[in-house]
Amino acid sequence: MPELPEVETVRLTLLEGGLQGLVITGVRVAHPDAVHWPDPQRFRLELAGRRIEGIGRRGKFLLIDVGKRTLACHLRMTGRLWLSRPEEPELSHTHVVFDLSDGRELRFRDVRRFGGFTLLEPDGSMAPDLLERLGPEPTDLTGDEFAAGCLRHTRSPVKALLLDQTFVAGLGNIYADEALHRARVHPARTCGSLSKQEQRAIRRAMRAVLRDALSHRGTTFLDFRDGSGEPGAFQEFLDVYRREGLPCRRCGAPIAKSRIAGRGTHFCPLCQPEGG
DNA sequence: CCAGCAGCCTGTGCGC
DNA sequence: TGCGCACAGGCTGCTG
Repeated sequence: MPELPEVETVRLTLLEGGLQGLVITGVRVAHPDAVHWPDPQRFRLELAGRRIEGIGRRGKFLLIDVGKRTLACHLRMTGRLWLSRPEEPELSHTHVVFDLSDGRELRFRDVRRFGGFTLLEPDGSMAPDLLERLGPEPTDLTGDEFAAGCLRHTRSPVKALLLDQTFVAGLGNIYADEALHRARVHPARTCGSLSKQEQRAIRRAMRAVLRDALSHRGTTFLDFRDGSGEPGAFQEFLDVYRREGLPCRRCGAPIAKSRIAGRGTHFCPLCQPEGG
């Protein structure tokens, strides 16, 4: 489940791998589901011959600048995008391969086929759907914006707010749970019940856990790999996610798991009391 | 408008 | 040992 730190790690490792400046000499689409826009035929024609000018990120979207256009990629649950030598055997579920001018390939694989590519139109007509609805990056989220989000979703659990990409862009299930544990706020607390201090604590915890995760090149349980095919290491440092029954690193109480905001949710019943 | 949930998809791991 | 099913979750779209 690539979230902001994982997508940023992919971005950085693609840059380190020298993707910038290469020309896309060919595009092979093995599974049309992975190309969300336009149709695969036009997708190939529009991208062939284009030079990769830069690689950016917005929320969980990877944004590959190919000149007049931007190729947006979302990894969703199991997507991988990495630089590969052509002689390396093709993994199953490899849906799109970009041939590059230095002889290498940029490969996209996605077991669950949730992820894929959108080629943004030069007039920006595709961007409103994808990018303009996104909330601020977690580092840019202000206290006022946090308060406004709480006001708009007073009856929702705070976990749902952190997962709402129009509120803040980049958190997923892992880092929502981790941020709330660091902030000592129960994930089922309603947004309307949060004090100013709690809002501030969540905002700080969110930034801190994302920074720490990025410094360990993301979290890998099964699927995540960076732009050079390597796993991350932050799974060793998680406090609550996937630690049901294990002792809380802060107080020793067993970590609990329940279903909140429709998601498997991990928390410490002692550090994060339901009553607040 | 807001809140909650089905559905998309496939591999994994559990119970029987 | 093998089968069936629940589960994992980002996001869209539907419903109440």
